[in-house]
Amino acid sequence: MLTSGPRGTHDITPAEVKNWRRVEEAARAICDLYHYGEIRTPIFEHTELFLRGIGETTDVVQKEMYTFTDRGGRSVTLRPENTAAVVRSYLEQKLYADSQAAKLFYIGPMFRYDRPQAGRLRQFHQFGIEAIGPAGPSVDAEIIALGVRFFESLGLNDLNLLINSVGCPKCRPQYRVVLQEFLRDKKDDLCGNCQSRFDRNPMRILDCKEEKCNRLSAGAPQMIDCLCDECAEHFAGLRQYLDAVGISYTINPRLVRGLDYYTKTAFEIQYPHLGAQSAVCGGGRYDGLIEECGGPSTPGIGFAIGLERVLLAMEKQELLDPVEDVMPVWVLPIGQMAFSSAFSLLNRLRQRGIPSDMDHGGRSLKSQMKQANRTQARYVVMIGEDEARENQVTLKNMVTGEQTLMSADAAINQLKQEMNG
RNA sequence: GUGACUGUGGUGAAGUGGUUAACACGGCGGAUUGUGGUUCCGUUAUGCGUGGGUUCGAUCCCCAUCAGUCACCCCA
Repeated sequence: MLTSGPRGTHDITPAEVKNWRRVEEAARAICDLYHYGEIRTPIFEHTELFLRGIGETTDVVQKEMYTFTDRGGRSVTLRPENTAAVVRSYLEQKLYADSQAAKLFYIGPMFRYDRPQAGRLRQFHQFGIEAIGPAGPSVDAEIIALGVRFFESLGLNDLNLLINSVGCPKCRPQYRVVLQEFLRDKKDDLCGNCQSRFDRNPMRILDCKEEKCNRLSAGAPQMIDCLCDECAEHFAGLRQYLDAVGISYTINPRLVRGLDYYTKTAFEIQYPHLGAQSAVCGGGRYDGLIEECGGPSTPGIGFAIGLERVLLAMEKQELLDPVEDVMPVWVLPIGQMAFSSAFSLLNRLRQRGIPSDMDHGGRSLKSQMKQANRTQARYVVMIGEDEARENQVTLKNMVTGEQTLMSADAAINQLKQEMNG
């Protein structure tokens, strides 16, 4: 059957595209305001980039990537996220040469082979930003503020901002040991998943949703209490700057990110009415990533927002716009003889920049009127045989119902004026 | 990747192992000659996700497959 797309993909129809555009325009507007420039990178990259960037042990890399060998025998992967690719581009294009900080944003499709459900697709779309270069906590606050203000600009509320610090290569390994010590004698009682996490990534045990794991890890030492001086200072700075810009947050010591590159600041914005897929924005600092990708040691921070989930949240809050936004002028030929006159009038309207349309199916005047009415046309231009001969038209105002016979030129001018007014 | 539920026209849906698959909305056509939004009339699935099987016969039973939904997992 050719009547369904691959699993987990979705067609965005004209009616939906209107709302997508609104969201994308809001994203671009907020990025202009915060002085972030758009970057467009390829949809596929060398597989190696994601292995190194995201981390070979992460679920995303281990079981969710669309990886294939191209005809040249190279392994390439449809991007599952875009931070690694932006970093690669930053290095390849030497974007650091332009200024001290590369402040970038992107909007586009990402691919993860996952079991689809509401708010989780195999091809989905993210709006994300990255600030590469600056190290201080005020940038963290700026990034978070941009995200929060983005949601506000769409009219969304009820969002929760969670922040945490996941430490750095100086303090995290020590914390790991401390945590493992704490959990060692409880290990056998943890869920199977967490038992395998014990060695691989013990911090995720704190994030487990199993009740028994929660109980067992209840008194566990928190990363946030074991930060080195630098990380602790950074985290304190972040909180201070968030307070300064009036953004409220909750510190969640158990918040962990699933990608290996995160350091220090980690944050998430949740929309609680979305079921299990409630994270609508996730991000953090990645001070080791640029170096991992072969560049000079450079700090960076960013976030990604799932656009499908944003649209879902907007739908929940009835923020989606159902109305037709373009209201074309309709040109109605009456009878076969008038058709070509009508067709050239339509062309003239369009050349003057007036959105307009006509029926090509040879339908009756009545059904053409209905069609015009349905698209909420404010004006209709009728041309019958008599009008065509005299180079005249009947201009009808669909709101008031009044109509006047006038020259084609006069009608075009009036419509042009109406449009500007 | 695991578990569960679901799958009838453009939409919401009713329905039965056996002639023509309710109803509503929408779409299309019409209600005297060149006019919309109300009303009225007509029409609108040779088809019940797809492919097999059971049966004299299946949309309704069985299997597989595909897709969707929910939870897990993961994450945006």
